[in-house]
Amino acid sequence: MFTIGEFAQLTGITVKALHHYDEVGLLRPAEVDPATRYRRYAAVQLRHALLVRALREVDVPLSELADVVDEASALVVLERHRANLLAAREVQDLAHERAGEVIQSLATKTQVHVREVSAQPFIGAIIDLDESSSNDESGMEDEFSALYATTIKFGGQPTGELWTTLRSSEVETLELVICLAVDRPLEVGIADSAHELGELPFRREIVTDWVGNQADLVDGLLHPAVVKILEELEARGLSTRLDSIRQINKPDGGVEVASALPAMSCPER
Amino acid sequence: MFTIGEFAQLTGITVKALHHYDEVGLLRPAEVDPATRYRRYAAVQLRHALLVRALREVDVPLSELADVVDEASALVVLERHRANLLAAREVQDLAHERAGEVIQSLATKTQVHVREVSAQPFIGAIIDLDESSSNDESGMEDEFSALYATTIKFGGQPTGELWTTLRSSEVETLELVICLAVDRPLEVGIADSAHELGELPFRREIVTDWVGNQADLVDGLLHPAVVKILEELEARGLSTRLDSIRQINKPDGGVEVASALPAMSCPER
DNA sequence: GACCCTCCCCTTAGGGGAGGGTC
DNA sequence: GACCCTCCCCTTAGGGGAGGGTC
Repeated sequence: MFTIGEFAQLTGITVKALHHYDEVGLLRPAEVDPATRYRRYAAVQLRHALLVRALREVDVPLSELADVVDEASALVVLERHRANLLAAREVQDLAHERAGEVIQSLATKTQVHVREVSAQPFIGAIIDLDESSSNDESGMEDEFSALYATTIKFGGQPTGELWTTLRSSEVETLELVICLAVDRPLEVGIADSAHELGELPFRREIVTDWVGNQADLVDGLLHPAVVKILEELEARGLSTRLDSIRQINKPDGGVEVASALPAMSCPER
Repeated sequence: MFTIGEFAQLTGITVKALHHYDEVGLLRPAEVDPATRYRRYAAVQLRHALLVRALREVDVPLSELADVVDEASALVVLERHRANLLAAREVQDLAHERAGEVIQSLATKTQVHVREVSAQPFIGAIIDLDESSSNDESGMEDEFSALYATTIKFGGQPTGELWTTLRSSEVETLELVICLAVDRPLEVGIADSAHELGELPFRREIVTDWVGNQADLVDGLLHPAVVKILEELEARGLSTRLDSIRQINKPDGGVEVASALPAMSCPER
C-alpha cells in the first residue's frame, strides 16, 4: 500500500489529479482511512494508473478512460482517440482554408460609385431560405434556369441582367428573391405565390463593384460587397435594410451590389 | 444600425456570443439604449465581426483576437495561430508514440520466479535524482563506467553484475544507488559520502524477468518489471518499499527486478 | 516538519434556461 | 408574440491556495 504522495510519484499522476479521479470514480484508492480520510493505494492499482496516465498524456478525455481495464483496452482507446484526432485535424485544416478565404474576400478592394439607371421591369422567383437551407451553388444555378424558362413561357423576353434581393417575409422567414430583367412589364395575371412581377423605377443607385474570384467566396456569408454597401449607406445616413439591396451577378463572374438612393437626397458631388 | 438579432444573422455569430464579446470588451455594440439596455450594432462593425467570426471558426482564442483590427492583422493572427497548431500537432504525435510504447511495455509478459542466491559483496555509487534530474541514458552509462573505474582503483575486482536500487535518503530526497558486484568485500576505509560498500547476504529472492526491447521504454517511468514485482510482493503480503528492490541490467539488454524474501517466510511450493 | 485532508475559487467560451421587460 | 435584457447554472480537468488535522 502507498500513500497518495507515493502513488503520485510512482505513476507520475499529481496528487490533485488523484483527488479528482477519486471524486469522479475513475481511480479510487484501495482504502480510505475512515478516521483521517487518508487515501491508500495498492500496488495492484499501479498498472491501471499508469495506463490512465499514458492516455491522459495524449488528452484522452476521462469519460473514455472508463473503458480502460488492461493494456489491450488501453490500446483500443488510444487508437480510437488517435483516429478522432486525425479526423478533427482534417476538419481543422478545412476550417483554416475557409477562414483565410473569408478574410481575403473581405480584403479585396471594392469600388463605390453612384449611377443613374432607367426603369427596369423584372420577374422574380421567391425562394424560402429556411427550407432550401443547404444553399449550394448548383441549386442556385437551377433556380436561375427555372426562372428563365418561366419567363419565356409567360411571354417575357429576358434581357440578361440577373439580380437577387434578400428580404424578410411577413411570416418572419428569410426569403431570397431571384430577379430577371425583362424587356417590358409582364401581365400581372401570370404571377403566383412563388413569383412576383414588378418594375424598378428610374432612379439613382449607389453601387459597389466586387471583382474578386467568385470561387473564393464562402457561401452562407455576407458578401464583401454587401458589407461595403452597408457601410456606405450607413455613412450617408441611409437605410441599411437588406431588402433595399440588389446583388447583381455579372456574366463575367463579378458582382455588383446596388441600393437605390432616395430621390434628391444626395446632391451631386 | 442593427438589433443584436439582426447583427447575429448577418455575421453568423450567436446572440449569446455577442453578449459575451460585449462583456469581455472584444466587440462592443455601437450603442446601448440607456433605458432598456438594448444593444445596437452599426454597419461599420460588420467587417470586424466577420473577421472575429472567421477566426473563432478556427478556435483562435479571444485573447488573440484583441489584435485584430483589419483584414491584414486578421491574416497575421490566423497564420500565427496556424503555426502554433502545427507545432502542437507534432508534440501530440510524439506524445501518442510514447503513450503507445508505455502501454506496450506494460503489456509485455513478465516471468516471475524465486531463486536462491549466494552472498554478494558490492560497491555502490549514490546519485541524487533531484539534481541530475534529466535522467538521460548516456548519463547513466557514464555513471556505470565511473563506478567501474573507482572499483578498480580501490583494488576491487568487478565480476560483471550491475544493478540499481532506488531509495529515499534521510533528507527526504530520492536517490539512485548504482551497484557493481565485486569478488570480495572491499575495505570500508575507501568509502566516501558518494559511495557505499556492502554485501548482500545469502538469501532467497523473488525475481521478475523482463525481456522487452529496452529502447521501447519511456524513461522516468516505473519499469514494467518493477510494477510486476510490486504486484507480486503485495500479493504475498510483503513490503512494497522500493528500496527493497534491485533492478539488474543484464548484458543482453534484458532486465531482472529482484527483491529478497524474508528468511523462511515463504515455504517451498 | 512534511503530508494529507476538505473546501473554495479560477480558467475557456459560451449554451441553456428562468424571469421579466420591450417592439 | 417575437425580441431582448440580466442573472444563474453548467461543461473539462484539474491547479492554487487556505485552514486545519496527521505521521
